[in-house]
Amino acid sequence: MVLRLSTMFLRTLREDPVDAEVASHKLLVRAGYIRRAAPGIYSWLPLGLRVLAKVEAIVREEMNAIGGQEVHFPALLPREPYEATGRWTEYGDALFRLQDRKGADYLLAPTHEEMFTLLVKDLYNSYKDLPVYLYQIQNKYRDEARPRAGLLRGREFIMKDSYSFDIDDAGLDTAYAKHREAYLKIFSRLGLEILPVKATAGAMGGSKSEEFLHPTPVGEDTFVRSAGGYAANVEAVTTVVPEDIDYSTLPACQVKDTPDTPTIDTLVAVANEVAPRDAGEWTAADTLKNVVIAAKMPTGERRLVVIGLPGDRAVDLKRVEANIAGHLEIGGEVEIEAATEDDLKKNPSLVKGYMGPGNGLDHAVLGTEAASGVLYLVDPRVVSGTSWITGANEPGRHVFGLVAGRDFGWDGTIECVEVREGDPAPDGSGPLRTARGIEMGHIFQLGRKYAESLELKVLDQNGKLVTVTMGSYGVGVTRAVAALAETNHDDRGLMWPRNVAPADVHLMVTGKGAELFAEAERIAAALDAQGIEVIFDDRPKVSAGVKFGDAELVGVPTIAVVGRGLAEGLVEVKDRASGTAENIPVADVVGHLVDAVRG
RNA sequence: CGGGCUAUGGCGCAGCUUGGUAGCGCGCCUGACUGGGGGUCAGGAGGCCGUGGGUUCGAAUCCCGCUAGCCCGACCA
Repeated sequence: MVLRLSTMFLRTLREDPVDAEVASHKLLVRAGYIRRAAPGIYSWLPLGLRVLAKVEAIVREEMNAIGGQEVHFPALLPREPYEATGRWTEYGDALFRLQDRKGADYLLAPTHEEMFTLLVKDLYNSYKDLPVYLYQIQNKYRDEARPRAGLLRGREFIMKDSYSFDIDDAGLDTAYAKHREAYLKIFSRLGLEILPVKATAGAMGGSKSEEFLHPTPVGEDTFVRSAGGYAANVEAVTTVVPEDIDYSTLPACQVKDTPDTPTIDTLVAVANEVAPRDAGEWTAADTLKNVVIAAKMPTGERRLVVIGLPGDRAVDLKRVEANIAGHLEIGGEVEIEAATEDDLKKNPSLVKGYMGPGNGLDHAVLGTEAASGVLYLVDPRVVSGTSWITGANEPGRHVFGLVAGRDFGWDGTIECVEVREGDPAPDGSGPLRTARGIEMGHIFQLGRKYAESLELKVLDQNGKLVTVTMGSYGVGVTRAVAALAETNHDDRGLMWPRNVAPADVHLMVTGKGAELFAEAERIAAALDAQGIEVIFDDRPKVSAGVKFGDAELVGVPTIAVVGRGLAEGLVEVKDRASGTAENIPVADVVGHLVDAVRG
């Protein structure tokens, strides 16, 4: 196939679009791959569409390879299925809702769990039909509060989403493992560095989940990694729990006056005045901070929880939200926010600034069994035998040497503390560092959440109805195009990897002699005959500088120049990425280019 | 949702302070020259100055409202 620039629908821009911040966005617009149609919504031009199709083809091949079967759902869907799973409301403002002429509610699908589940329910009813893996490559719609970075976060985007249906957990594990392998292959073929990181399932429900992150500074997901290979989303990081300490020799705790110490900083300063210790100054790490948060339950109920953590640490509400469900004896989504003044007024036993689990003597304050009756969870670092300075539940007083397990108890532990650079990796592989990444894919074991709410059941070997277990797996296809552009460019333009480049060879003529054009035509035709895809810059009366500039901007991996060298029987062949160039005899140039393209 | 900035030909911008027939660069069209790094010259086409109202003889420019966009944050399978 030969794409002639003299007729191709293409206009390159000399200047960066003013609304673009990241390189992929600037270059894809400048090089004529995409155009903005509305915020977060892009039109695909001929060059862009070719790259997109190649990325899709790779995804499709690998999904087919694990037995996936491609289907295609509408993007415009009726409300009912999403009502049944609760997502019509749960999805909130991010859902594009609309009405038909009769006033019936519709939506533009943000993801298709419901439709896949209903389709399988429609057609299958026996364990013999399972497992089945279905997928589609399709537009998704999410009314993001703030679309940004061009294709990296759009309101319309293309996603490959697949869904596995199994009779039991072992089947789900297999489906999950197969998808994981397929994803690693997809990203490897795309030439994208990928780190699978442990993630929490979040609003999708279910248990096991991994994100496939492409590390890059423009990414919007923060994750942590260790030199030894550990990688995880901050929500999923687990704390290295210290050993219990023998407290038999520790002195009894003592309540002391610590006037005007409502914050950890003021407390540490006063503690060093009123109760200096031999083993060096008190620090924030010696204090036990008790933070009140409010959990908004799916039922609408608002429940207070106190979290105890070392005073030198901060609560990470997202981590709390990701990990609190098990402590509330309730399914569904819980929203976490800081407690308000009102919350505290309703619980007079919680003394702001001077809260503590108890004074170790007469009564406990925090905990479901204690005076306040408020659920008390602690950071895993609070192990039996650790000794703390903490609030004595009266203004201006703190208790010193309060020993965990001896003087106070708790209802459970929770991963709730901000992960910091330098914290140890849970698998002992070294200190954690934070990094940024783009989420390129995500795999979930959904379990039976959707199958239950939509009543997808099949008969098992014993003729009993059992609920099917599901997995859901996504790859951001348009996002992959952006990530590829982000990773493969220099200051002159794009530099596509071979697998996804819009063409194999960018052939250009410089000069005006008819023989130059005639020779270039012959080369283009010969390459075409060999199945090589050629972008042919056959524009007459366009200066060499413009042609070189456009070739480098468009970013096809191999550039061939028919020009002044032809007088000596030579054609210049350049590698876009390395910049290396060599002169090849005209007679050999087609073979040389074919070899370069086919590796 | 909070904060900041912006809105003028396809793209990037000036003009606004001090109201008076809308301008520059790129791109586009015609011709000539040039012909290996966005070249030169000449001549053209193309604009409801985001939108509604107000002030004024007269508004891109001053005043009020609205809308949209971008950036930072919050949010985000």
